[in-house]
Amino acid sequence: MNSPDKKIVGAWTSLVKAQSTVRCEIDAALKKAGLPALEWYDVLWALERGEKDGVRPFQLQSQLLLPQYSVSRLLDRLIGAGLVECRNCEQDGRGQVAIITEAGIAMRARMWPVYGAAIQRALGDNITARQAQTLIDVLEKITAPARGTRAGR
Amino acid sequence: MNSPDKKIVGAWTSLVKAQSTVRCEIDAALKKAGLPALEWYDVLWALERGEKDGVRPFQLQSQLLLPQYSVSRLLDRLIGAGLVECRNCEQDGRGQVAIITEAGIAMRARMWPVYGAAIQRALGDNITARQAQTLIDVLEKITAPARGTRAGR
DNA sequence: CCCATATACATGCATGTGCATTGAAAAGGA
DNA sequence: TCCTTTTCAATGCACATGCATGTATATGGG
Repeated sequence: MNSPDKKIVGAWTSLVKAQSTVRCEIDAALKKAGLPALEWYDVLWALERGEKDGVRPFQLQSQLLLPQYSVSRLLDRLIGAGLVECRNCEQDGRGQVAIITEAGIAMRARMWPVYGAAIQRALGDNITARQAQTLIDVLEKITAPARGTRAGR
Repeated sequence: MNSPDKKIVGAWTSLVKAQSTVRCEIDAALKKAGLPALEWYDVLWALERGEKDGVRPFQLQSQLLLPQYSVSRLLDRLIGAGLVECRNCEQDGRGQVAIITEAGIAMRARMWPVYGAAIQRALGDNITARQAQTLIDVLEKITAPARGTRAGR
């Protein structure tokens, strides 16, 4: 019952393998360069392009698709490394705002060339821009399903 | 230098988000059904369709794209749960062979409907078979790059 | 045959993650 | 206003992971 079509299963398998392949390349490149892991980059980048007076942890949570405690601890470590600062939120006594430091900005700037080069090697050297666009178009359907198309609606 | 094209970066982002979305759906479904996590399924499935006289851990390692110690401990847990058996390899004194038990076969059979249904919901309900094929075609280029196309060759 | 090196797998230790819970403040209703 | 419910975030505890290393066997050169 509701067992998916073979092609759909194949697509899922390909998705997993491709993601894993690229991810390994990136992780290895960052490690080899003595840089922090990709998760740190994601946080730094989210903070850098977010409101400059700070981003709330729960916003990071939804942007990065991470569980709440994971964001909490990730911020702990980034703060410990001096890449992020945390202040009490003025509008909400329960909340915090995370702000990227100068060191954090510098670190992200150091990470990007390594990260970007790894993406290029793993992805850019193997697919065309046109294929990339195709990928984006199809994958977005998964991430943001069209309204009214899902079962049960 | 070697910083990738915007579309390539976009494709990587989409890839991560899509994989994460589907994966969450699957994890949640398995957990809700009180079943083991996806990694266990992968091992069980690899063993079930592999040689019935056993699969070597290092083979699992390359098939599942997992680090060596990860396979070692994953097998520990599966053995502890009675889903897998391990014997000394006769051809190689250093080695082991992992064999799926009846209970393991039964467990995989219980997991598949839940797993499959989750794939269907997250993927099958959102893309067509044709789009799935497109996805497979492009993603395979990433996983298994064509010879002579990589930089440096 | 002996030795150096490579391969298969396990494991101690530090670190990271998941789950459940807690504490605190905000929001909403009577 | 008071009280209940909801939301934001931190944390204790058990478990999983990563790294480095250890142990054992195989392999290849001399």
